[in-house]
Amino acid sequence: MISFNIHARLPNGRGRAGTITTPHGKIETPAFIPVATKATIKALTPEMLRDYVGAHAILANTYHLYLQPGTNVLKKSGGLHKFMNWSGPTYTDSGGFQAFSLGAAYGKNVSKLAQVKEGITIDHDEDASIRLAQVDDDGVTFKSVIDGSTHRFTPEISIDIQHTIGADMIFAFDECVSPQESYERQKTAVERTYIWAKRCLIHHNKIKTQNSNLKSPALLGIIQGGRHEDLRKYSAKVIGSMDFEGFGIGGSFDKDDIGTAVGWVCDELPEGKPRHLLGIGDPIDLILGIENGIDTFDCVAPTRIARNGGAYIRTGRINLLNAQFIQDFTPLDPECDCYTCKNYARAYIAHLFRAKEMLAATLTSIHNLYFVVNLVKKARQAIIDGNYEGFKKKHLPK
RNA sequence: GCACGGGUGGCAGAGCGGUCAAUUGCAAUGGACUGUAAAUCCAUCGACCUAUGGUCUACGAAGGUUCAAAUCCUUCCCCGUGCA
Repeated sequence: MISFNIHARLPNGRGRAGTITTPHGKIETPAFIPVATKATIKALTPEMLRDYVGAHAILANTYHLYLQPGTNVLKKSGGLHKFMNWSGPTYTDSGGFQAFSLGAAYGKNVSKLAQVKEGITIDHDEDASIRLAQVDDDGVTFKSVIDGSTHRFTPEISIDIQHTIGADMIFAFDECVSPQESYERQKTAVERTYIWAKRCLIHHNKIKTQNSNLKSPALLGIIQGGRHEDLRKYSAKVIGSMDFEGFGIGGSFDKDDIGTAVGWVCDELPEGKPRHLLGIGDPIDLILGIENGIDTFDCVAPTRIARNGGAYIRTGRINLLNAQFIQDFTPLDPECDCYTCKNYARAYIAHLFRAKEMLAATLTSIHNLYFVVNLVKKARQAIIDGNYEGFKKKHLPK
């Protein structure tokens, strides 16, 4: 069970500031939710996440935790919170995204973000057998990324596993397809996601009835539809009318137009339930999402980019492995007051990266997460203060 | 002093007559990364140019053999090991 209250809105009627209340505390929205796929924010302890980053909540992944350590361990541990020593709110993603990342996107350089100019054609590979995920109308057959063993996910199985993992908010099992797929294929994914959403909801309610004494997670439905306005609106309308406690917006986008697509969806969704934009976290995309009605975001980009030497700065991003930082004794971002920026210089972190020291990933992850978490917090405050345009003018990258 | 072994691009280390401006790894330089297959991946890495091609300089040094040499021969200079 969660509840959601809206405190303030942008003049455009879409953006809002609110609070999600969960059994493990509140999330002040808009909020950026760091990703802990395998029940850990890579390179950080939960204390760092709470005290240095100031994150409200984390998001873990059903597919990965099911494979390792397995639901049995999660169950015996007392659930995700106890297992990973994170006392704040949690989400689990359903595993639906892995149907894409391990399926059509596997072994290719395909992102779910498309540049519209680069012709939208997909090469349906002759040899689909190399994929680690195959989707059909009933579910997804995965090969384990760990040992290659075969596993089957259906909407019901995903919901079962997510109940066992025990996050506060869980997502319906959906199908995410490549932005390069045809309109027809996108449409199939929308229909499949709709049918699966119904199955998820039925199964979720069945479990709730059986375990009425236990606190149950909140189930969030997922909207698909890719870059297509009619599909997005249709998906939002049908999913939005169902008895979910909140919604996730998934699927692929046109990089140049995320805000527009998000707006199509949010206009169709019920006002009083939180909306989560799945897997989006570039600073500029966060701003576009917020003003188009998004309440929460998750994204691996801040931590992954950090581990690979990239640090966000107000004007964009720097690559600490560039030669120019070897003797740069200024903070990562001179305007940032995170733990890393208060205590360490670019030259030191550049040295750590070149020396392949683990602390490089830790310090840079703290900074990048702080950067996006606080960007969104500032947006929230600006919405409340009625000064959003001023915020945007100051913080829009480039 | 004698006998072996060896000196290859920033480093390590392949190549042992033509397909070698030279395998590979590391380092270096730049790029990518959006619900984590990811502390990963990609590109470049002798110089110059009228650049999907061409010219020049290069494999310790200097000569030589050959149509052709990093690759064979001679001398020299270094390094390692063994014997005096």
